[in-house]
Amino acid sequence: MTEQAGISIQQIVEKVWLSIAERRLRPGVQLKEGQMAAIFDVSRARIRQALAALEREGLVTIIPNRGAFVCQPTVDEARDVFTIRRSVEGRVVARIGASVTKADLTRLRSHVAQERTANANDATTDIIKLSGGFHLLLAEISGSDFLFGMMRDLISRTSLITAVYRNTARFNCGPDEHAEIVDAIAAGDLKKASGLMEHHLEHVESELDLREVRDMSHDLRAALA
Amino acid sequence: MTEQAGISIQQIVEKVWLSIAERRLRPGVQLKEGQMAAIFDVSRARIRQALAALEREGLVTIIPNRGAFVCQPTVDEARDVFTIRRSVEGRVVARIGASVTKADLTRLRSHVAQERTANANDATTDIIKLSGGFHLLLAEISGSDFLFGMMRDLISRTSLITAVYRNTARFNCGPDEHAEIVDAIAAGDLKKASGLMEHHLEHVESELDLREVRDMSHDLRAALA
DNA sequence: ATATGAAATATTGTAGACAATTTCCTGATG
DNA sequence: CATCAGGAAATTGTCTACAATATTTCATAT
Repeated sequence: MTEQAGISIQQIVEKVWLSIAERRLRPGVQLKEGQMAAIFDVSRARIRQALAALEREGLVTIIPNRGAFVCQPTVDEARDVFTIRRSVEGRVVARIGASVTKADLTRLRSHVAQERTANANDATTDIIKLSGGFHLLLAEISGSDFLFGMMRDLISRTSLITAVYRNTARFNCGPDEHAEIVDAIAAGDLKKASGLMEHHLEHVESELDLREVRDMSHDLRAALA
Repeated sequence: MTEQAGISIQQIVEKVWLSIAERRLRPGVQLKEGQMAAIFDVSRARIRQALAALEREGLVTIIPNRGAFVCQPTVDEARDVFTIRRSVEGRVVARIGASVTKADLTRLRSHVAQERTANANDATTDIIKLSGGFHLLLAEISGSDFLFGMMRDLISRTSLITAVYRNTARFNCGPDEHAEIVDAIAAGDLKKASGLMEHHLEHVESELDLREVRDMSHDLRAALA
């Protein structure tokens, strides 16, 4: 069969993504094909495809004849990602406002509810998945495959950035701000929804420590001083 | 060796991209692996990687167990692409203004000069490559790998959209407007450069025929009426 | 003792073969 | 005559083996 007892490529990608988001896989670490093939008990061919997918999501860098490494996003790149997210998600909200159904609102409210329970239970893994999933759900509802794909990319990169530059112990992207956005959309107040989204993203960005160099050598010198 | 007499994946991707941009490959056409492997005289494994790359650039859709097909972007998706391009390229110009060198300006002017000669000679292939290349060069100069990758994606999609919805015989993205943008950047006038870029993109979009359905069945009925 | 270089090891890149699925064609039946 | 079932051909998905490249290790010479 197509998936003979082995896990699918998508599942491998998600497992690696989660490991990175949970900081179990540090930036710069090499993801060796043979090693991963042994861990997931599949052939290297499938691992290669999973790594290629992770590369297009901006989570790993593949250097020819060298291998795949977990990305180390720079501060500037982090700021770029948030800048573009503000544009793209603004477009998403604008598109949703035009044609939102009752079923869409139900899905959104249900998602926010899931986020609340995950937060209450301190279920870290669920919190990470769901907080990104909310934004992805909005993109899906917008009905544009292009915007959905773009958001998928941006969410992945944001996860990595968050894993690297987060300084607070608690996870951001809290459900309350999500709930407010849903309410604004439900009320048909596009301008408000757009403003709330922008504010939300600025809030998330502000919780990161984006003050210049986190260079290895710099840290070493600081440690030895 | 790694490339034993065979062409690289990147070269395959570029050839396919060019075929699509030149309308030799129509939307909806299936790109069969065996067929392509025979054409380029490489193994299917390399073709598969090329197709995966084309998928992430938004040029083909891969349906599991079915194959790869040239995408058929909708009118809405086309508008989304241009909307996002305006945001991303605005960010690119902003980043460039901060730290543009004399060498950068030389490269830009050289590129525009190449565009002019290609236009003068009616070298269609070169015109297509160079007109997208200008925007890509700007992204490269901005120094952000993230923005560069995003622009690469957007340019590919724009090429497909142009191939599908262009109604004028002549290619858009003329070198004159590019030259103006370079001049504004050289003068350090960020606001003007940003405005020119926005105007340029609106101009390109306006030259497309984005008036609703280009459905096959619709065309058939119209033809039989 | 350190630096250089060459062999050994490990890892990635590619190709070809096999398995599974889908599609298309043929033929039987209501 | 249309429709649906069955089988053959074609196409995609996956695995294993081999070739090329990079890294490490160890010996040797300065």
